[in-house]
Amino acid sequence: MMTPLPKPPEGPPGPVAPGPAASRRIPEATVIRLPVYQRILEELVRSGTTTVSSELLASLARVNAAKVRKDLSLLGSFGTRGAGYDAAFLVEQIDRALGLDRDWPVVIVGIGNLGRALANSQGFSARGFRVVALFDTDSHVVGERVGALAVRHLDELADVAAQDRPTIGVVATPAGAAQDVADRLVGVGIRSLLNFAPRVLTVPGDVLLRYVDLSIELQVMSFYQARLATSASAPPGEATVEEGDGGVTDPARADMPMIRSVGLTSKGS
Amino acid sequence: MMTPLPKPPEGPPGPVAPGPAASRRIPEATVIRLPVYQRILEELVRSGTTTVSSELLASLARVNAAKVRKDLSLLGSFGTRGAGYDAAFLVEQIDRALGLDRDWPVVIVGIGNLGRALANSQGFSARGFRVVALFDTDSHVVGERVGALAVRHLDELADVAAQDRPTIGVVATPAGAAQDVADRLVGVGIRSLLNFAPRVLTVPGDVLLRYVDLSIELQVMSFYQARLATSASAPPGEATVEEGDGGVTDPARADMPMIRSVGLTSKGS
DNA sequence: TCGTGTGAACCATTTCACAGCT
DNA sequence: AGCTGTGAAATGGTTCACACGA
Repeated sequence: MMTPLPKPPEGPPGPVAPGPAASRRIPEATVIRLPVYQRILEELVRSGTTTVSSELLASLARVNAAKVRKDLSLLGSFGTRGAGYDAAFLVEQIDRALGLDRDWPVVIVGIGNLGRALANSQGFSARGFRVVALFDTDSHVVGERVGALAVRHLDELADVAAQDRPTIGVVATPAGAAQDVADRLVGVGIRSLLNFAPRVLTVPGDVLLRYVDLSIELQVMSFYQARLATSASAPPGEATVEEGDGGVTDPARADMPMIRSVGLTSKGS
Repeated sequence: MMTPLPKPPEGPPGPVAPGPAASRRIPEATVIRLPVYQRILEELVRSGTTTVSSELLASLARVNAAKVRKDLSLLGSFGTRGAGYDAAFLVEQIDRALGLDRDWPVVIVGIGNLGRALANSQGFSARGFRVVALFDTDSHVVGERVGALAVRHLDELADVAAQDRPTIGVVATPAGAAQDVADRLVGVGIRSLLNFAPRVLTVPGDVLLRYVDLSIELQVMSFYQARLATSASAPPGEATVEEGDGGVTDPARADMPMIRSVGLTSKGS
């Protein structure tokens, strides 16, 4: 794996032209995979790779190579036939497609362990996202420094909203506080909420709401593990594993279904 | 919402019979939604609800009611025509389907903020899962108590493996340590890994590997937010919103596509 | 009458297979 | 010769619509 790669092709136009991209309709399934490709590409770039083939990217992402090509071709024709894709350029293009070439000020409410983890996480402070404020209501926490920011009291939310115009609010509070926090965030004009609290929230119809459940993957894992355990002793019917052709040639064969996680978006009350 | 409901129907057989369930083939998409229903049902049960209709459950999960019925019917015929489903009973059945009626000992490696959050999280210590050990290599952290457990040094992994036979290993370390930790976990016989570290891992073919990326949802949110922002000023072509029929009657209409997150399962090297 | 359970129609996504560029 | 980009076929998932049972 990670073979020496050929020459990096000369990319399209100049820098990030405001141009033609961001146009085609990108299917949901693709949108979900783009961040996955992103992460892999970033790692490849960091490790010095300049050119990637759909085959390599696919095997690292554990998907079919044709899928990778189709996904990427939705963003434009960025590959070089016969050679592959320029990794760094691809990262840039995916950034654009995901809207990560803009600035999304984020506030995080609930600075417990999870809130801190999020505040310090790569993904939350990297390209596109900028954590502008951390809030809590616990007086033991308010005032504390986390990374470069001091935790503020949630009552200051309105000030921050007026100042920094955050577009995304992250709810990382205990379940009991989540709805109230969501109401406050919506109250100051934030129209995108990412909820980590284990609670179903109600928001106005024009608010984009997404949930992240840290244990869903664990539960999905339990499901497949249970199937394996069961089918191990009882062959009748064969449960999960598909008709493996035995050949290890194609790394993208369907071993165990590939699972997304989490979910339910919301818009209504 | 949440109207007074009729009488709870008398459930099937006795207690959790080893019986007939766990048989039908459950599609991946359904497996992902089951934990979502679970959480909602648990909340409903806690708030005193005894019976739920597919309609109510669907609107809380923001999916189509037919989908809920189809999903649930895959587990068996648990509903009562004309009445709905017994909420508590459903929770039990979904538990069974997900394999949460068994015991899955879990170890968490990397007791930073994320590891602590996971160790303390509902989902990780509730039904099915049992965190049996926390590991780190930082001498400042080793020995510290987190919840009911003391953090142990990763070198003690083999002892714990022999003693508690953990089936799931959670990697919550920094990216740089992730591969080594994964190797160690696999080395002591753990065949299911849940990786929170931002790093693509390589494991033997018979190991079930799943990734959770806390920022994927954020990125997906960025995508839709960007589309909204763009299409707000430029009507040509209309970007994301489907042909809304205007009627607010059906709560499950497709406003903004519903997104899962995260991803890529793995099995190979 | 109401709400489940489910065949059948519909729609989205995946995969194949190959033409076309480098 | 190699690898992308993409129609077309195959698959899988969703939604409809209605028969059936409580």
